Amino acid sequence: MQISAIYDVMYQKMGEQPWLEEWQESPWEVIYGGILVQNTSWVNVAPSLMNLKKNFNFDPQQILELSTEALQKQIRPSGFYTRKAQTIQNVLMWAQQYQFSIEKIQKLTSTQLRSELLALVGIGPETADYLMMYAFGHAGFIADKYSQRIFEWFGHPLPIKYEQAKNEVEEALDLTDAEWQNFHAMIVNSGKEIKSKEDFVNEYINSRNRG
DNA sequence: GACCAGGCACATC
DNA sequence: GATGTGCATGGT
Repeated sequence: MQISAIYDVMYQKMGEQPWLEEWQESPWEVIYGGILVQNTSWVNVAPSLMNLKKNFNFDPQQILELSTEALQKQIRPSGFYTRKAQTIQNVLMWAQQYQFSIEKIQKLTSTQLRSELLALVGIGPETADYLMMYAFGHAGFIADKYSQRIFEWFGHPLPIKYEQAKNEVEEALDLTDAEWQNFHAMIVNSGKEIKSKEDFVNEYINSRNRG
């Protein structure tokens, strides 16, 4: 199946996803969440975000002023907390160069922003793309594990290499920022319910035959 | 109690 | 460039 058809089929089935609303109060929550969720379930991310909201209201200045040990304690439920604390500090030190102004960061070009994010230790391609799209308004395709899996089930396996997979999808689709955001949301939300190829066949093949 | 969850950096060959 | 390993918690 062509990439554009995959998008159409998913959109027809799922439509607009309730995803962004919960984040809109603060881009900083998106940033912390994107780091904390690396190789980790959202169930384990939520309590850490609660800590950062309750104690600091996600304020980057206050969080950057924490000692490494204090920050680790806040995010302990999410696992890999020594690395993730360091990564959060790296990102906040970078953002400090822009006076913690999301608006200033948004004004960077996509290529400049992406290259600055990837230069930070702890930020790889997936996290960089996630932060760009949901915190900084530079949308695109996120070639995460869920997307690799569902594209394969649709009979269109993506390249193993992250950048190649991302480029292939972005060249095949001409979407608005909101549509790219919703595409990723559909992929992730479907991935939560569809965990095997059997589930996929039931959801996308059998249900269409039934309907 | 094994196995997994929206990665990433680093060492080694 | 490819492959292997450590990082760590909490849910199933």
